[in-house]
Amino acid sequence: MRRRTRDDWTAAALEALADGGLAAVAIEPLAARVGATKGSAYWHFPNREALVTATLERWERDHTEAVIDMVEAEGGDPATRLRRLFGAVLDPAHGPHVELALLSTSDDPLVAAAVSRVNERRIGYLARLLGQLGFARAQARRRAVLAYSVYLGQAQLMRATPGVLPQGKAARRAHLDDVLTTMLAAPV
Amino acid sequence: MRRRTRDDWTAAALEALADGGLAAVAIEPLAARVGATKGSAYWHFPNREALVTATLERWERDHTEAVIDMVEAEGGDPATRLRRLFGAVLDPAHGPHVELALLSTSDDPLVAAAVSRVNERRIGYLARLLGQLGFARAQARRRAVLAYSVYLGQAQLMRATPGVLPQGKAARRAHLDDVLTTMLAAPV
DNA sequence: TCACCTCCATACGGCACCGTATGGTGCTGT
DNA sequence: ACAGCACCATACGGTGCCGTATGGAGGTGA
Repeated sequence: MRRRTRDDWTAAALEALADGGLAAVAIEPLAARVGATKGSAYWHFPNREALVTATLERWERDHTEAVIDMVEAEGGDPATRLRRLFGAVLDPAHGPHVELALLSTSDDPLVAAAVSRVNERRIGYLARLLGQLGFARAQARRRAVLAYSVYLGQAQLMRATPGVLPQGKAARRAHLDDVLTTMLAAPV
Repeated sequence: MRRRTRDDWTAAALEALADGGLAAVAIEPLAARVGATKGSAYWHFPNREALVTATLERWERDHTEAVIDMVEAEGGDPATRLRRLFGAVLDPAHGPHVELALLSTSDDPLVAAAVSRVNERRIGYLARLLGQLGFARAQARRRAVLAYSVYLGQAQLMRATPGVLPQGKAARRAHLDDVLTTMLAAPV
């Protein structure tokens, strides 16, 4: 790979973001990572902020719309989709969670905006699924927030203290079952 | 305040940690914050790492044991305690959540260790409460992980996108009711 | 083949933070 | 009142990252 493209840089930035936080999206370390020098980076991007912005846009595309599209594409009734969704995103193989690195750095205005858009999008999608399952409008919204909170919290635990989460295949399945039946429990 | 004590520094560090992440726990900015110079900091602590360690220890004391003690002290049956616990920690006034700043930086070994201890402690306490409510051992543990995930996720949302959470007093109460009945729903 | 444009390496100045060295100030005991 | 110590300010060198300037290498069209 003699020459780098813009996407090469955002790809490397996403990796760095996942396991080093926003601070790790730094031109000079990234340059070393991709086997180039700053000269290349400052050719494709005017400054660090532009690289961060482009990386966040890429994350929004790849990690939100892609997942929703996948769940929708395979069809099935809403309950099946919900199970597939949670089965996918709660899976340890779901990879290093970029959102964790971001939600923490949400004091940064660029990050805050991107995170807000993604959160709204996901919760809205969950609320829609729950509405199709018979929950009233306000109730569906509450459960969507709750379900999304479960996802976020679980993601944090997966990274920080994986030991507290169920380990074996059977245990994970029992856990997923419990999560779903809990989230779908009838209201008061 | 002419002279500073060790606790003055960890207090300032906790504040900085809450709204700037671990990176904000930096000697020189903190010195400006407390109205002193680096000289003072490096007298009380051999280096930055020692300050970070002391700050994390203080956080473990103040933000874990204190909350559990408060919940236990006021008595009541397990269900009441659980409600009081969630009512407290899900309250927006619960303050800037240090854990969010930490869970993100959990690649740092010091932080990872502290966070793991706190997570285990809290989940263990939740599992105990749930056990007293009649859940079988494994089931109680699953629900404890789930409940703690809800807390973590909710805390993230509160910071990142407060708009998605219920706003009014009544709405917040309805949300809390729903969270509790959901978490306590009978298993399959 | 030669001019040109794209992409990049190298070298530089600047800033923020770390950690050290050293001297100074005010309290404390005697 | 003076010695000694606890506490702190000041000044310095070192490091990692940002952003700029500039020249050079390799492909492309006439």
